[in-house]
Amino acid sequence: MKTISFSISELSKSFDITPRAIRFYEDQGLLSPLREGTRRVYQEKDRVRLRLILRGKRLGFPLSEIKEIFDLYDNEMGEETQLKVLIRKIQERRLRLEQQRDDIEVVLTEMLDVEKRAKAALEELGEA
Amino acid sequence: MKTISFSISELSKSFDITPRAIRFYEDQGLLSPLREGTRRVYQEKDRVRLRLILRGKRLGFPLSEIKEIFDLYDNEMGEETQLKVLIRKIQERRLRLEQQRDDIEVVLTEMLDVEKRAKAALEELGEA
DNA sequence: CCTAACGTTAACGTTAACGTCAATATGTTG
DNA sequence: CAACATATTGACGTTAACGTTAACGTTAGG
Repeated sequence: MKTISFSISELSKSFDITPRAIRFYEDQGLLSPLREGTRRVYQEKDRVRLRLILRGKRLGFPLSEIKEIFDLYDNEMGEETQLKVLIRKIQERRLRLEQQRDDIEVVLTEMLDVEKRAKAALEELGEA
Repeated sequence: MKTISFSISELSKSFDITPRAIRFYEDQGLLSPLREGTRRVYQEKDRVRLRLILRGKRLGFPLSEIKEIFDLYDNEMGEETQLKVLIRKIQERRLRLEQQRDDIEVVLTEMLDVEKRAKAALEELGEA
């Protein structure tokens, strides 16, 4: 079974972030790559993780919350309380995301309107 | 014409933020309330602004960008370069918002799935 | 008039998410 | 082998968005 692996700089380039950022995510417990001696070696699953981290960030989640989510996923969810916690947290986040989605719709609509008017104004200048 | 006005604490309570935050937004040039002597007096249009600020924040925009947008709106858009700048900035932001919207859809779908499985697992525990 | 409650500015403190730099190790290429 | 690229771990610096505290003014009620 061939396992493709990457150096930190390869990974950083392919996601267009700095190595420093990647090491920082590791410090915060969001990544745990293998080591070859002292060097970090990343595999596909690390890429997946990183992709999730960046998506979380784009959505405005602090790293601490992204970690919480990872921890919940990782916790072979078995016990009842664990499950209830998971469900509650998911619902919290879902509400926030739905709020964001609504915000986006409002703003996109407004922007479309402004854009139209701006283009129209530009047209007028062209004719005048 | 009756003009309703609010104190800083009234405003802060109705938006569930601190007075400090409101003053900070003013420092950053996002609000400019009237004054009665030294006291800040807010009106409906300030409420509208504040609502926009908070929405921008929820979408992850830094205050500096929110100010940029306000400045563009305020700039009686007339000149050609101004208009072009406005259109370009709007398009940039639109792309980011559309990216966010897609992110949200992905995450919401994933979350729905995890939530289902968690609830199912919880059910099983109840029966067993 | 005295006290609360609310307001003001100024200034320093805090947290998150890295950036930047130094000192050092390892690997590889001409 | 020397030089250069790439890696490592600290450690300190930076920015955004407020929090917190200090020191002080102003207004309403008893």
